[in-house]
Amino acid sequence: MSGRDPAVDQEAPTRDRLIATAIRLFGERGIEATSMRALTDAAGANIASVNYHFRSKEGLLRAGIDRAMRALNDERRRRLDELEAAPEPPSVADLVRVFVEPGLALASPRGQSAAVARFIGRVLSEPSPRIRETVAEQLYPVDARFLAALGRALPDRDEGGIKFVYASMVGLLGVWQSGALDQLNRAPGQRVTPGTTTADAERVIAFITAGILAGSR
Amino acid sequence: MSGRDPAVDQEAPTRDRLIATAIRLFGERGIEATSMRALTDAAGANIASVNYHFRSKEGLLRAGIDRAMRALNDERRRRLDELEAAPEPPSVADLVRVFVEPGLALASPRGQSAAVARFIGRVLSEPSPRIRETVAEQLYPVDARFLAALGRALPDRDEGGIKFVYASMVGLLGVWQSGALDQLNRAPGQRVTPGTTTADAERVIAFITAGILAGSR
DNA sequence: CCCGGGTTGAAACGGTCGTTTGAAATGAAT
DNA sequence: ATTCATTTCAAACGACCGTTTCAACCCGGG
Repeated sequence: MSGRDPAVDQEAPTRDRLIATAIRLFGERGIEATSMRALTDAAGANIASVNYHFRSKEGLLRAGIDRAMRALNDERRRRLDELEAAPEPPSVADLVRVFVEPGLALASPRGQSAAVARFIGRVLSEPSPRIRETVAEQLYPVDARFLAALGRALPDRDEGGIKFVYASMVGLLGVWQSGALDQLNRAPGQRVTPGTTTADAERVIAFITAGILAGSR
Repeated sequence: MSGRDPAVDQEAPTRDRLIATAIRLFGERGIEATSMRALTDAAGANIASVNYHFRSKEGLLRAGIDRAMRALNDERRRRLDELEAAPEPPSVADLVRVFVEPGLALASPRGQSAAVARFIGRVLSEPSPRIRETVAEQLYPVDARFLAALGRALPDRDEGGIKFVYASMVGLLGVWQSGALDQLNRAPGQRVTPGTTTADAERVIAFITAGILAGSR
């Protein structure tokens, strides 16, 4: 358990190296399972640097959640703005694409973005109430806008029905982002499939869109 | 952090109390976040009893996975046997219902079964390779049969397409079982929705069936 | 040159972790 | 009543956890 992570830019400031490493290791191993010593070691930083820059492990986690989700949700909001500026109201398929594509773009095979996607997927399924609170704060502004837009696109559904399909979309995307599904469907000991491809993204969008539309008309 | 769990039958043998409590606490708090002291305390057992009955924490976890998943997968196999005994081949909707209903039956609001469902959902998203291996061993015989049946019901899909929809079904069901979605779609601080109802189960089945069928015909 | 805020470093803090020990309690068979 | 395998118990083990301390370091402004 020593030596720095080669995927982390050693020239970046300590603060940034810590966040990048936290996103990577929390996503790969889980949050509780990642010790500050292993993390700071991989980041090429001293163990005390976490307390100096973030006050605590949870502070670092919050910074990681913020970095990972802010860009994602900004992009979702931006594309939703575009959709809603058009003359005709957005379809369900449009809304799914706008929500899912930025998330799956992260999960594309190469680069650090796959680690970000895994981190987000992991953090979405964390049981700790403190963590769930932080995630909910990041997600809530986007939640509200998509719930409203889905409600307009599906006027025959009540509020519970809208929340159900939205939650299913978020949940299924999170599962794909976490990479948990990559390891299912294999004989014990068999190798793991490669990362999500663009063709997979289209399949995910089609799956979710059809699922949402099920029951209407 | 003391006192026994009132939901655990205090008359049952220590070994069974430990498994029941492990399923409950691992599901609620996560595996790493649950200490053996808190667990044995809630089970009304001595800390050393885990090592005596299961060798280690991981041994107890394996016993919990086995107890939680064996009945579930036996029921799935039994109902799949029924389906395949019929003259005409099972439809996708039939297959989804047979796979999903036993899992969602667990998640019904009252009783210990909700804890079992949460435990299974949690365990499906655990990052640890050791745990994933154990789960895969339990799931593999069912995997193989459902993948084959889905392949026959969807002759226009290649192997990758079949695995994709099967993994999506397993993943989405797991997310619903874990209860992770219950806490989405709310303003920070707002209350959590009650457990899954029978009407929810029908919605989940309809959602997944439509998602799987998307792209065919 | 020296100063002082910002940052890093080695070492240690108290606490909790999973696990182990060895003796006490239990209970059915002899 | 005695044996003996099974099960439970309080106590302790070493290891590792997140966090804290405080001296050393860096470096631009006086």
